[in-house]
Amino acid sequence: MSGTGELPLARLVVVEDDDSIRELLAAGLRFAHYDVRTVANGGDALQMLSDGKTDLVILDVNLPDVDGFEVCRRLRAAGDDVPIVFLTARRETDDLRAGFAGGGDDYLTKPFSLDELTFRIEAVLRRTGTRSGRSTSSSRLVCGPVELDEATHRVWRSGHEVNLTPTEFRLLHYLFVNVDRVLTRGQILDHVWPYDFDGDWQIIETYVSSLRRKLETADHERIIHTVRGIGYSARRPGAV
Amino acid sequence: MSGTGELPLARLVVVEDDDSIRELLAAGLRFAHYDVRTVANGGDALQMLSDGKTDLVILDVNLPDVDGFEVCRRLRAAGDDVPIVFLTARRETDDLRAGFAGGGDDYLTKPFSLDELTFRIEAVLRRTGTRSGRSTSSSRLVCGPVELDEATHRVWRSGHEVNLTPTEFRLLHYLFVNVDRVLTRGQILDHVWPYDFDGDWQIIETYVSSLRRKLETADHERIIHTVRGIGYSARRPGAV
DNA sequence: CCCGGTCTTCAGCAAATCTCAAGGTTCCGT
DNA sequence: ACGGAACCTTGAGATTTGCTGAAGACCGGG
Repeated sequence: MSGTGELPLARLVVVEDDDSIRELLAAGLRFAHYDVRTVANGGDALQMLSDGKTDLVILDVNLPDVDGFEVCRRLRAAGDDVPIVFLTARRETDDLRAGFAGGGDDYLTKPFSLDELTFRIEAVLRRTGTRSGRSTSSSRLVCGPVELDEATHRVWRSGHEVNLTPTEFRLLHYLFVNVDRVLTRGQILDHVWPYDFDGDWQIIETYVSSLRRKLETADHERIIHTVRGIGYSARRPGAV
Repeated sequence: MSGTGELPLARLVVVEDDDSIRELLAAGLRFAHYDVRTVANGGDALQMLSDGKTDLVILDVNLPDVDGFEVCRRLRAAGDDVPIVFLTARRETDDLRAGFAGGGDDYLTKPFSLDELTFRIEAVLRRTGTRSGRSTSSSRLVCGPVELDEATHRVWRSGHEVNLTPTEFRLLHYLFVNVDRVLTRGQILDHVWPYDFDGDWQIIETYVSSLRRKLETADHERIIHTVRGIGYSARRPGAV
């Protein structure tokens, strides 16, 4: 394969001092077809970014030497307006206002899920108009009578708005992004649940059940299909 | 077949301490045209994988020395993002920590069948876009009026969807992959049933019967042919 | 500090599936 | 035509799998 147009991948730099998180992110993002480089501290980050060829930076706030905000400040001071997504622990959210003001484009609080991260990255790339912005299409995902807005996290069924919890939304989003593809429980867990989740994958059934109750209309039109022994799949009704 | 261009085979590494399972997997996967290497413990696995030329790893979670998750962690720490299919016993699902998987990984619980394993492998290779990804073409297998979609596990007869159980699907899939070839009962048992199955081959007749009832149209057009004394074979009607 | 919403686990229930065995049918050589 | 062997079909019991509602844990806001 490999043949389809061969457009250059978006180049990301991951700045994160925790080894396992850093490599987990790198593996997940490479799999999502990004060109990924990693560094473990602020100093190396500034050096790596100095060539101006990076499309987006994933920047941990807590770093051993120069902290994330400081990295951001220096980049901006040097006239580099590369998009930045901050990673932050929950307690540091207050500091984030400052970080945002200082020129960050988005942020995620740890622990987060892969689906959340790739979504933020795509959103920022799209917004900043970076060339490699994947599917430039709208942020609306439609599947039968159900409609999902990625940007606002809102969901409608037959034009009627439905209230989903954050986890329900992430699950539905992952299913919709992969519409008509079968997702195994393992894949769902890896993409939808935070990377430090260590529970049973029975939880997926609970959430599928909850989504069905909220989304499937009375006329028994199935949106989320069970594939026995494998996993689940969102399908457009009527498609062959 | 076999002749088409002679493109390089995908290279797999099987990491499994149980001798019989390891050799069974190796034999089955070689037969399925993969370039297979095997090791029996985590340490050897890391060494073998260090050259970065592996397309996919089949990794048992329970290993005598370094366990599967640890192997994964070390690979990621070394910047190796090779996709992994974890093998795990049913009881170990609690140990399933989503955090160790990158985006490309998947899990399979023992005992499984060869056909199931190759399905996961193909799915992962397809998504990672690995060069050696087999038939990158459609995942549709057609045989007369019957159509089978490998990716979604759906089956149609004359454009009408048919519901198959997991075992029925695996059997039909194996027959279709080897269309026009005669498969012995032994081969069928080895590929379609879990490797620890110790029942008798009568069960194949039961499932063939069930498939015929669901798939063969009223006009007596045979899809699954009996080869007396040998086994079965799926044939395209009209072909000589 | 308490309250409401959310996350996670658990256990009971329902349904689909697996397996086997009994009895019927077809095939083939003699 | 006959007998035996191979094959087909069916259904019942056991098992597995998936679904659902409820209870407890957890978190953030008031």
